[in-house]
Amino acid sequence: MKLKHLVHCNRTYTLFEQSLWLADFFSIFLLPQFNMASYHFNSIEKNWQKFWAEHQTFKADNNSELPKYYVLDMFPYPSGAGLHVGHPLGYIASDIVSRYKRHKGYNVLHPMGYDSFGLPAEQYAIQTGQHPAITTEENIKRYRQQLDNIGFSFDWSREVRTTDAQYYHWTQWIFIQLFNAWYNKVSDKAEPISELIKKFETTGNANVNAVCDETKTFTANDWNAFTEKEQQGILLNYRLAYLSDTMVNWCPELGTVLANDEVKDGVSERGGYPVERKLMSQWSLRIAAYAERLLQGLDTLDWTESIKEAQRNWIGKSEGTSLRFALAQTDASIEVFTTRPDTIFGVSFLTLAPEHELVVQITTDACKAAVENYVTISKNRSERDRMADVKTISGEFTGAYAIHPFTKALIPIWIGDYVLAGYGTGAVMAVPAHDSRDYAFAKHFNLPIPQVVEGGDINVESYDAKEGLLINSDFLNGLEVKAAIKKAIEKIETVGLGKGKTNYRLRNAIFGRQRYWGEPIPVYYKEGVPYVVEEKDLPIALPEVDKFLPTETGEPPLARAQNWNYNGHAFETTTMPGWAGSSWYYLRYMDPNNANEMVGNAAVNYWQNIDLYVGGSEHAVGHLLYARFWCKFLKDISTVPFEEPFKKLVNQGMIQGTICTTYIYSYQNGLNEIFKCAISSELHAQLKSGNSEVANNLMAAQIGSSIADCQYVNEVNVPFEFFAAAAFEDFEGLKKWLNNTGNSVTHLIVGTDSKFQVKMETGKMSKRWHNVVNPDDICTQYGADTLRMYEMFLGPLQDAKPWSTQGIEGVHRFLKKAWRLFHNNTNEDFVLSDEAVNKAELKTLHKTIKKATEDIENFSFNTSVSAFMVCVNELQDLKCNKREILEPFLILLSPYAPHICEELWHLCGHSESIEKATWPVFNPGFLVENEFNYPISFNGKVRFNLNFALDMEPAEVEKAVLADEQTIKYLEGKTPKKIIVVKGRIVNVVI
RNA sequence: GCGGAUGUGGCGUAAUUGGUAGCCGUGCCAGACUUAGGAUCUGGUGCCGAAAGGCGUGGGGGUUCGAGUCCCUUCAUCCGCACCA
Repeated sequence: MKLKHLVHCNRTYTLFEQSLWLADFFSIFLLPQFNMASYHFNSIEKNWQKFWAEHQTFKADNNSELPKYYVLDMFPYPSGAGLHVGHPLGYIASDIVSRYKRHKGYNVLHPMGYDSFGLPAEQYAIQTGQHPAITTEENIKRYRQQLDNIGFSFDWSREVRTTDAQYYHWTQWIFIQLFNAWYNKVSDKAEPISELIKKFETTGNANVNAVCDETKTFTANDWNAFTEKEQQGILLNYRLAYLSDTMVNWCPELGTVLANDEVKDGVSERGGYPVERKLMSQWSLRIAAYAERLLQGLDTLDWTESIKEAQRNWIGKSEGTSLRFALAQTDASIEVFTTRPDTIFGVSFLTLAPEHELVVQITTDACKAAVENYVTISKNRSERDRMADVKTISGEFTGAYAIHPFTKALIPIWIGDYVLAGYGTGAVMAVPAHDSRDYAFAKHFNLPIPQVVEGGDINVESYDAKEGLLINSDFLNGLEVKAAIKKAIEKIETVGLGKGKTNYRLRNAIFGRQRYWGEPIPVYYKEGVPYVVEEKDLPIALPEVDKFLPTETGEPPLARAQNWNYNGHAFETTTMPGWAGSSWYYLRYMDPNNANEMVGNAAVNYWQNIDLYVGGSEHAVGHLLYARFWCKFLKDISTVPFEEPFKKLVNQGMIQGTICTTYIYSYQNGLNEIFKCAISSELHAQLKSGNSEVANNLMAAQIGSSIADCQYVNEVNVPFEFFAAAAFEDFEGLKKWLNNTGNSVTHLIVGTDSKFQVKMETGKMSKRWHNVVNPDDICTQYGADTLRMYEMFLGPLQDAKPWSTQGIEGVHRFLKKAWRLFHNNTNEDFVLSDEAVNKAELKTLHKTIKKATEDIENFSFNTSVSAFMVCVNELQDLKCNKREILEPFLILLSPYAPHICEELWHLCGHSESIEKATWPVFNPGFLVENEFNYPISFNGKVRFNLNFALDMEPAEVEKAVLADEQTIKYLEGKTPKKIIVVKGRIVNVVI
């Protein structure tokens, strides 16, 4: 018996939705095939977004019996440019996982918030005088609207913003804990500084094994006799947050110092401004204390190998030994660090960094002038110059000699800026035969190159490999490198010249920024000594200032604040870096409104660490390393119960845009200038089609902005004569000429007759390239469900892919097809059948359940989209509109396309959100086949197919295949050498 | 230089993990219904070839009955790091 249900949609609509309906209503006249039951994604989506918000459908409960699942997206900075289609890619993936896990019975924490301190808002404030808080608020509003448009299942009741005083209260609190802690190497964890003070008071520092800056040994009596100021000065050498004079990356253009990871290729990551080395008094965090734990922890994480490698590389562990070289002329000695103590007999000179403290002391009078000159030059070189210039070998002889610890030979001491002051001891024992840098130095200055390991050709290049037998090396002769290293360390240790040592490249992180728009550091100064404020006085609110610029005396903007002090004592005027607030935000989401603690015990014990973290790989060594560091510290002080914040990390690939560039020339001020200029693909199309009026308008806007934005303009002055000669045709010649001027020009398109030739390439989507695609536009045109599915359909989540709207129609068509499954032929009425299902329908459904489930577990979202398409195609062929099939299908599809599924789910007669429905259970029984169409191959080449029962034994299959006349044809009278039958797979006949 | 990743139709991609290469979608070709199509539906579409057949997963080699998948080698592109002793 056929039973058809007509279910009518019954609800009230807001004015806004009515107006959307109205628009659809008119479209009926314009497009006659439209009718009331068509897929009106705009009104459907708005309606359910409102429903979810009103019903708090995605609110996570801190008191739940259910297992927890914590899905987090990387903290976004709400930029003024808003979201482009690349941003939501990861959010869509994590949203799908969140919705899936809810269907699977998990209590899911899926929050969102804003990392809202940052440079752009402050730069804007400097330019316009508008308070960054206002800019930030506006940007957040826009972001929120855009996010809401896409239908994410965030629990917005837990939103946090780093700029909220209630939030940075706890960022400041963590700083205070860091200030009040030191790292005990014995227990291998951070401990309260009060414990350390007790040790100093009772036994001095001789028995303290701490991670600290070098400090003199003192007894308890010494300590107790020190003044308060002296004591505090010493404690700063131990605190995990400390003030010290350090070499910093100073960026004059930004007016602030930068952390190492904020500097790329010698220029600032943001803005690309030059960075120089400068000695400044700065707050830093002793992250290096955690180097080994940060390294070891990586092995426990489910992250991509490339990110783990990047962190390992950044931490840069190397094992070796320290070794002291006595000086020939004075009592002093030089300590070096080497990973190749086996090559000790191959040392032919020592090299010190120009900044090395002994340089002045040891340089002989004869060499003084040259050395001083060299030191001055290398000091004044910017980081960028130094990096750009690695090939040039430079150095000076100091005139001094060290004594070889074993041969007692005199070894000349040089200085050279290939030796870094900041790594190891700032001094190396040069073994030119087995280190390419020492080799280049020795060749350049004609120094001896004694070989001590067999292998390679020392006349041509150094032999750096760690294999071979030791020669010319006294007690090491005949040993393999590895054994020799071990023996050399033993010997060095027994004679007391040094000891085995591990070095890390990881530097302590500079924590202060000379900026306004950041968290105030909760520190005040009493007689020049820094103290942290009392916890009860937190938060230290960001004060108002008249201007967001440094003071006339060069102090940070906070120094402008009036009457801003702590009981009459001056506050610290630097603010925290951008990564402070984002290093612990994932904890605040667990308990966002807790006024007494950064996170409550019950909350953090329930939610634990993040099960899935989704974000871009650009945070490989910055955010991800700092957050891990803080997590370990918070574990040490028992605030959190885990060592690692992010168990699984997935990096979404960048969605790229098309970049159209052209070179234009302009004749200004008597000079011809060439500009590299990005144009939108729209302008490109207009130029191509010769629509000069539209093109001219666009061009004025785009080229105008490119030229104004000189940062991105490759500006070259070209003499007019060149143009006259080249007549705009000799592009190669012009390119060559430009390259000779030192400008790297990879492509050059200057057209004649005001026609432009344009180079198309894929690259970052950005305002500067005029290629940003706004997700709002896609939502308006196709709907959020289409956007969500299309972004997933584009390819594997991790891959970078260019945005193109080519395939979006197909995805949209799929949703319309799915919609039609629930409607009758004329698409007028919702029709769902309660008829019994058949085998074919069950097979289609369960195939899809299997695939959809596996794919989400494997983060393979693109393949499940195509599985849904296959499913709908098959159900359409089967003319299936049965409840027993379509309802489970809706649940499968709902994480991807939540709005349409919710709409159809309610049309099916449900009153509760589809979100509450249980994930369908896969039954393999429905996929069982009893026959298989075997491909029959000959020597691996498939020729035809034969149908056999699946329970047929291989021997029988073989017999049947050989009996087949097609087989006889392909055998050409020969006897098969061998026949392979793989049950349910393939038959291969070997002739 | 070191490290990581990726190479498959015109395009985005897929392939039960060693078993029929090209699923799904675009694009293209043809057709149906249409006053119309930027709606919908049907068929075709890796390349060469009239067909039989041959060739095909960046290139070259190997293992195997069988290789996109495993091994060696090489090339190309992208992304990190880069004088770290």
